[in-house]
Amino acid sequence: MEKKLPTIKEIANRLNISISTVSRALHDHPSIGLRTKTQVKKLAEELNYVPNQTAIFFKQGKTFTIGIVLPNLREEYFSLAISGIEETAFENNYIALIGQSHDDVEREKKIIETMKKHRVDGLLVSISKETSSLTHFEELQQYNIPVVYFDRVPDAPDIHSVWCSLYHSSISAIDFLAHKGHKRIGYIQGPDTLTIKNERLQGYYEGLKKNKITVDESLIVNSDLSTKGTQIALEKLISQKNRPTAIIAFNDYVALDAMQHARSKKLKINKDVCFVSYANLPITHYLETPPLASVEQFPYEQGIRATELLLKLIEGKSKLDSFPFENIVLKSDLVIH
Amino acid sequence: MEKKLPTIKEIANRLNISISTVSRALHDHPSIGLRTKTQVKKLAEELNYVPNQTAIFFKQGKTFTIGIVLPNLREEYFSLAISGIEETAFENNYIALIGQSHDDVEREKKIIETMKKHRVDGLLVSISKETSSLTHFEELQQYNIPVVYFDRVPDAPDIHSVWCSLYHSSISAIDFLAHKGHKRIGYIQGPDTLTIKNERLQGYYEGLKKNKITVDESLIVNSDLSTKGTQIALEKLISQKNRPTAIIAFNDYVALDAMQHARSKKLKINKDVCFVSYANLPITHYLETPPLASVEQFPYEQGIRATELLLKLIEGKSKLDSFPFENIVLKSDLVIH
DNA sequence: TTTTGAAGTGCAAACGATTGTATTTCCAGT
DNA sequence: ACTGGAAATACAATCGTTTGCACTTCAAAA
Repeated sequence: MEKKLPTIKEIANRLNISISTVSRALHDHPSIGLRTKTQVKKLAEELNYVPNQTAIFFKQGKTFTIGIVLPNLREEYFSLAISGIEETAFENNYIALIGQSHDDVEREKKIIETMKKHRVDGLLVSISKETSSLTHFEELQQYNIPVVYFDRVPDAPDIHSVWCSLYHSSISAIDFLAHKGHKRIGYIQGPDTLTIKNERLQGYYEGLKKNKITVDESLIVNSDLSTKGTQIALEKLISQKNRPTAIIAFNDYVALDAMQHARSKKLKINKDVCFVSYANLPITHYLETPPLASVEQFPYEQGIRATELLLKLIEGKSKLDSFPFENIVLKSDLVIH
Repeated sequence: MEKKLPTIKEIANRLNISISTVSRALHDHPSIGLRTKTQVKKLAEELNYVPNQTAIFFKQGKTFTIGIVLPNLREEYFSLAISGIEETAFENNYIALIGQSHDDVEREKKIIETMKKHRVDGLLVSISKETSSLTHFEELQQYNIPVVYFDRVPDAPDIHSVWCSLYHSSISAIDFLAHKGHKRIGYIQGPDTLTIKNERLQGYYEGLKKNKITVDESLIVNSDLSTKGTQIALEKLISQKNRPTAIIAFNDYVALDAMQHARSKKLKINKDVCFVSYANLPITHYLETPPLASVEQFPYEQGIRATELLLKLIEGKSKLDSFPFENIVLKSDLVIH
């Protein structure tokens, strides 16, 4: 049953020439005679010969594989990013391995371990909510595996990263709402570990200041991003005597959960209470009453840029001086719906 | 710069013992003395030794890698499937390579070629819209790479597959609508190549028959699944003098596009015209007026089952008699919203 | 005829690990 | 003290390919 696959050796035997000649013939090495070359190629074709890449990977110490580690494949946001990664990788003859951390550090570590075993040439990482230490990533240096963080980028020096800055769009969001006359603007935050550099909040403060609205800390609430958590957060906002007329949500999912809950509390969306959120996912376009605006974070483009950077690092690996740390920051964009 | 990674040989040299002893020590081979074993393990730990999997893959002719080929990572439906695949694979110490065909056969072929080169142990495939011939998949047999098709399964004999049957749910959908008093029920179909076995349509006919509703072919229209295509399809339905009071859509995306377009035509969703669709994607739960019902196709479970089947085939590869072709058919479920 | 050098091939090592088959060690039984 | 044999370790082949170097041809130049 187990038929053996044709090898270079088989070709050599059949033609009564040496293995090295076959190898060189297949690679169009100049020192091979035309006759031999055509003979070899013909037989290779006939036998349906395909070089054993695992042997080549092994010998060359390169696998043309990059690993993607991210929290979750189900979130549209990440799907878009992966899509960009896969496409860019594939165009450059690399292929992508995937692993979901499910926001669990232990799992993240196991995935890294597996990727290391598989000798990926490089790694693209969006860290889990729980990741506080980067040691499991730093160990990769020892294996000469470059890492580029994207989107959920750790707040650390000496890393390569690609992410989307939210500061200015956050201000724009407040501008947008303020121009519509809103004075009480609530903000539903995400978990602390994710609020890297906390640009959303900083933009929120700055935006209020710019529009001469005094900050009311009771309008800033937290959600753990679960539906339940968001409902509780929303509750805190709308139960106030002087409740906010507009709410900025950590992301579209939070906005959706919040809106649904607000509806169930008999509030008219975008009338009694307006929403603005982050991510600008395609799904929101299908809503009857979508958030008034959403901050586009370009996950697809982030995926592409991150992959391009990673490939650059990989191809330059052998260079004596390593590349300087590169941090690509994309500008986000407030999209009015 | 390029520091060399520790190998088994390095350990052997340092301890002045042979390579094979080191290898066996690390594998807890019984014939290795306790002293040597602990010594070896200690040094391995110290040196941060990690076996070079590429060497092992090569030697063993096995990569513990499975390939996933599907049209598109961005569709939530496929994200869910991949999620199930990745999890199941990872639990079994396999890792997943991904490739998107973008519904283009040429690209599909290139991906297969690349996966073949990478010597994946097996392949999970959801075919592209355009795929009519399976030759590029059949060639994989020569390389002993089993293929399991999932979700978008080709209509061919002698394949392994996992998919979700829609026939009975389609009847249920009509039952559901008929009980609500609907007599004129439209149906927006997908492209022909995708309507494998065309269970949706067969169920539609059967459901109508069962509920003693006469078929009106003008109520059956086609969409190429694009927003535009769906709008045109919907137009054909609602422009009729005696327009349908309910519409069954090929999938949730089609339903969403159709609903949005219907709204723009001043039709009240689920009042003037009701919708029922397929897929039951999480996004529909966030709609103010979701389709009245949607057929759950369990993509996540399909991913799991397909992976389990594939792993069974992989592990049984060496067996002399190959496994009989297995076709796992899951039952879909009409979920009322 | 001998020399020379390019063109064409072959040999063998290397990549890192596994594994069947020696070979050594060393203690117990005689 | 000698031997049998188990326990522990070493040797070497192997997986498929690439590649530096050595070797053979053979025709043209001397």
